[in-house]
Amino acid sequence: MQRSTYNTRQKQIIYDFLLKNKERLLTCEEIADCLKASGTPVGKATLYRYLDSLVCSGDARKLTAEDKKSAAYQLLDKEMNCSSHLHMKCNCCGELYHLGCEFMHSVGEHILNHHQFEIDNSKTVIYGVCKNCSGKGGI
Amino acid sequence: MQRSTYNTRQKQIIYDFLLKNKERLLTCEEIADCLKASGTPVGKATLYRYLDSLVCSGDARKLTAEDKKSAAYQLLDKEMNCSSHLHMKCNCCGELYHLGCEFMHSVGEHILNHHQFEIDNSKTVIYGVCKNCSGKGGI
DNA sequence: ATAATTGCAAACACTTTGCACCTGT
DNA sequence: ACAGGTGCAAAGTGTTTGCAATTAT
Repeated sequence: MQRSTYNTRQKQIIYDFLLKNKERLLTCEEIADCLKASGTPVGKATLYRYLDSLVCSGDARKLTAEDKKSAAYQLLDKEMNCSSHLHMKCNCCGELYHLGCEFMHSVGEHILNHHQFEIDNSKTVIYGVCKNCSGKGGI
Repeated sequence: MQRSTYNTRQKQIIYDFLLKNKERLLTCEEIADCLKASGTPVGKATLYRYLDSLVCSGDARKLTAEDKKSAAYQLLDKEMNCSSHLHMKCNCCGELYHLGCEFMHSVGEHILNHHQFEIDNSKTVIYGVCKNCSGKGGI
């Protein structure tokens, strides 16, 4: 479940919470608040450290939150329904990325409502350059 | 050139610098440092305020920098050539549609900011069924 | 003249870090 | 026993804001 060496109460608490909310993007603040409200508070430092380790091991991803300031974390779901979302393919390394987030679902709705065009997710691939190949560093 | 009321030396300096580097994503730090090095320093507060006003007026965009922490700004190129937007092709009649609306531009930004993927508009085609072929009509 | 703008410094918000104490193995 | 983890509080970093002085109109 975790890649860290020791299995602690705090890690379990955090991981369980992320799993229970795997479809949501959660900021540290939100997680900390919810855990405190649940009677199982975890220190912010621990939270940041463990979340980063999850991102590092590839078990979670780190995106920017709605407020555009803070980071939002989310467990990575290994099993996905690929016909329900678009995909992006890197011109450079060939890696295929799944675009399953909330916002991208609204894109399909926008195109349907405003352009009267019904996207075929299975045939469409967005091409470009991914984080790893653009030299921008990354997760 | 600017939407603000007064035309000041500082705004001119900043705008000129952005224009000279319109293909780059620049952080406030970088801009401030370069301007200082050029002997035309501008205060950070002024920089942030003016950049935000440019973003607000639609003359520039604000993305996340490589360090994933700071904001990076870039002037928006007004000329609407086809490499600046996505296209949709109908599976049925083969018609090609241009997706040049505001919302779709924000999609590119979303994908860049949240998925760290830079879309190649010239290679990407969204497939699906258009209004004429699906008989759905609309706006 | 006067309303907008500037720039410093202080305030903010999110994140990281140092360190003494605690916990899992 | 002891390497790894926790959590507080302090430090860091990028951005915003209050305000007096300055500038454009």
